[in-house]
Amino acid sequence: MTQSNDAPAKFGKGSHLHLIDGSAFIFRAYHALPPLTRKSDGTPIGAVAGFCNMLWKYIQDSSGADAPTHAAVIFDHSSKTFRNEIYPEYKANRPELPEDLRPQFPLTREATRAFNIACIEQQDYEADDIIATLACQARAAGGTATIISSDKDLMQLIGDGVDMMDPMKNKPIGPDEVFEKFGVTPDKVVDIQALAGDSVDNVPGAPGIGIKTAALLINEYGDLETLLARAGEIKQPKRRQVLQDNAELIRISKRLVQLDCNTPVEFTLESLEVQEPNHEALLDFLSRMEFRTLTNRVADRFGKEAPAVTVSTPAAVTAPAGSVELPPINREAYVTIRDAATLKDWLAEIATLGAVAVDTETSGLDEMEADLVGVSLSTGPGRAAYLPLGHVDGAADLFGSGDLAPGQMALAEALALLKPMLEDPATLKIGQNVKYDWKIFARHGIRMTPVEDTMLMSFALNAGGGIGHGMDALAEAHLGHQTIPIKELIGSGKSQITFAQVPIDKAAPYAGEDAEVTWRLWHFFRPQLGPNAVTTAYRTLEVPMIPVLADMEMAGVKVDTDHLARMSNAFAQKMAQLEDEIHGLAGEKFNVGSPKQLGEILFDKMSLQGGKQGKTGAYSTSADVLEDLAAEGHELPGRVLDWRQISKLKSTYTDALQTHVNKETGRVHTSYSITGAQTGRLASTDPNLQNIPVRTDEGRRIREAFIAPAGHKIVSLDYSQIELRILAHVADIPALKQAFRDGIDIHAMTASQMFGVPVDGMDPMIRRRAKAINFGVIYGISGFGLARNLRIPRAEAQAFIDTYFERFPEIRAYMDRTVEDAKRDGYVRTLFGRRIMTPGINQSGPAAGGARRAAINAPIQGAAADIIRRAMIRMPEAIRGIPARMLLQVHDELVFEVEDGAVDQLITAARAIMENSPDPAVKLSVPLVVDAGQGANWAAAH
DNA sequence: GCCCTCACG
DNA sequence: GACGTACGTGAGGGCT
Repeated sequence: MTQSNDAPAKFGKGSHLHLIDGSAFIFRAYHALPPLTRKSDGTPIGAVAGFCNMLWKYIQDSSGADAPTHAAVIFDHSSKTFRNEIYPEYKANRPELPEDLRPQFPLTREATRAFNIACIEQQDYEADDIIATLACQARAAGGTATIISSDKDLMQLIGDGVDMMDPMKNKPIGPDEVFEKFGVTPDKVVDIQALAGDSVDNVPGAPGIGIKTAALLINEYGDLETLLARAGEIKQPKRRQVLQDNAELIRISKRLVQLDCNTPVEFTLESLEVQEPNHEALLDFLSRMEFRTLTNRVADRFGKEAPAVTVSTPAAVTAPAGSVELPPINREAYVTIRDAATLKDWLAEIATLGAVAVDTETSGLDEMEADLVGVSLSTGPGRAAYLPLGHVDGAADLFGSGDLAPGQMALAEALALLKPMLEDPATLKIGQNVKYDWKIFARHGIRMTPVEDTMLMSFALNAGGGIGHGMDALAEAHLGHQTIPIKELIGSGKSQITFAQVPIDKAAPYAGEDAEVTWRLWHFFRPQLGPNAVTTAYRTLEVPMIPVLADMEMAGVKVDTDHLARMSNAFAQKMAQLEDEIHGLAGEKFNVGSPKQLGEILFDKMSLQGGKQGKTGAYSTSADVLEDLAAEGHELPGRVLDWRQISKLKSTYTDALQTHVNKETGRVHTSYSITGAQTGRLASTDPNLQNIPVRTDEGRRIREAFIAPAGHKIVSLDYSQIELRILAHVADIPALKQAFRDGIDIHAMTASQMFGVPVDGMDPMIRRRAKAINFGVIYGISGFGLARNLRIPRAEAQAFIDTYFERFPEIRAYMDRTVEDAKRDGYVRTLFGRRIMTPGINQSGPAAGGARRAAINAPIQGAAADIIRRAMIRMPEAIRGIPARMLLQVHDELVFEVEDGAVDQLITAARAIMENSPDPAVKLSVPLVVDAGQGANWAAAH
């Protein structure tokens, strides 16, 4: 048999394979080092630094006679494996990944490739099984394998041709070491582990039996099956009983610890041949990570000049730094991908780079209904491609055939090629508003990870900063670039077409531009996160919301359309009746829904008191005004108020909600905007499910239409007084904090302190006033505003406020401090480090008032938003295994759909997450309290 | 496309 | 003494 020089040497006798346990390296590195961050942008980098050091040390140590001919670093890919099917609790007690570790995973893959060592991971398989499989294959081929790890779970593999090496102690692990640890030979290790269990991986084992006892038993009976078969012979009654009672659990445990030598691996041993690192690529990577010492050390070793490790200086958020050095965008340069070979070329390049900007084009804006029409990719300035998938044939479409245009890859084939890249933990997917694309891909069975989002970067840097976070605005502001308006392709209004009908040659420049602009924005924003100290906020409060919200939105909520339709009908009748009455009282017919006409009727024709308002010169007919008129004894305004309430309920809710029911799912799917509110609150659109009525009885009936399917309940959990609790904490108000700790009625306490009356038997009116002040203070209260709210004289309101600040002087101090901070810095921050810009705070005159109040409110409202975000991010993991889904968020409330039998379990788990949400980032000096309710519908759950 | 009004926290 | 007047949102209907 001959071999060409190009082909790698056959793996066989004399070949020596090193298998490096990459995940163990990462965790060791992470815990061994302080939480380092990259200077230029604040990216957490400690684990990567440790990982690179260990890898470099390993390479230095493993030269010489027993140097490997082949090597690979193996990583865990996902937490769910076949073992979870055998035993759902497997590894279920693992603590959550530290927030600053996960983002380092892709970089460790990149590092491995930079060292030119094969980097292996496979969906649904643990690293240990891949290691076992490769070790078995190496042995079978006549070669040998060394496992670089100290993980006891791998010790079962030691034997002829397979040994282990502890990378930290730099010391071999052989049968003697194994015997020392387990008291048996390596081939019996699984039996020991099956009996003794493992609290780290949550392998149950036999209760009360540890390694010592297990070794005793196995050495006596030979192996596990014999032991179990002859358990009756055991003399100690307790031990005998345990083995007999738990035989099945022990067998399950054995299947959990036994590694699988038959993992279907997608490569050959030959492909793992050791390669000399590409000096330049490695040095480039190390210097980009800003590892000074290691860069110098490696350069020294290679006999090269170390590249400068430069730490870029902070750039102003609005300075178009990225656009200066990059060539202008050329839309005509883009590639159109029409076949698998071209796509594969792009995927290969993307794998090398480890990052790609991705954008999807769809036939509409509703991610739950729109079809995927194309995907664009960009790997850098001037490098973008458009992959058309669902464009229809223009000519054929005239006849409504919907035939696909020629020259497009089959959707299934393209997605099958894209999926591994989109799910590859080592490839960063960069998008603008990634949640949209995430959902489109999710509908095709792809869960895109890891992701970066330029919209969220913009929000982390510049929330409240006056410019939006949409791509067009960002391109304009930061790149000085005008994007093609979508109108130019699809038109607008009646003659608007869908993107599927746009010819491919017109679509490609547009789509490619979106991807390239996204890439450039990423390039622009990324180095600014660190210097502006928003990396943590971006990585812990923004990006992780993407999959959580996407899953909630895709789940949707079940709505009883019959109930809504009946209400609509009843409302229509009632409105008609009220209209008749109103027309009768007015003496003429007019459009009750027109404020203009109503104003003329009230103030001109009927000559009621109430002035003009606003620049438009129109009369105000707001509820306030009408209520005052009604209180004076006029009948018509009261009727109009009734009519308005019903009209609102009908048009905005009972009618509109029905039209939002998805045809396929039969449910209503809202869309949450992560950047919608500058304080960090979410905003819900299409439809807005955050303003479903609740304050009036009539309105609350609309919540009855939000139902759980058969066998399920709606469960609602909401934070009690969260903003006031945050105020008590941040303003450090002892009286308020104590009241919350004691769990007493906070408004009554406030009233008692202000007016010197006891809480017991308090006049409800007094409490109401205190409540209004408590809320008002959060918003930057004024005497005028409170007077209007409570309908009391302005002087009286001002007196209340004065008393309040006298009694709680810390609040005034907090407000002053916050405004000062905002004036000095141009922004304020929440407890969790989210930054909210405060433009206009240094203005003078009335305009400054609004900016001041917004600055005072933002840290409070923002911290509350952060707290519920943290809870939502942790929720999927916390309720895994409970038959429940998180469906809705309403600022301080989370709504779930739960199987009947699991309601209490869900409430316990979700409440714990919500009440402890600030941990460990912030230790609140007041308790958080979460109230829970359940029922067949949302009204009942409240 | 703006304004008014009103639904929510 | 006047200004404007509680924070944050989204949606529907009227009107230009």
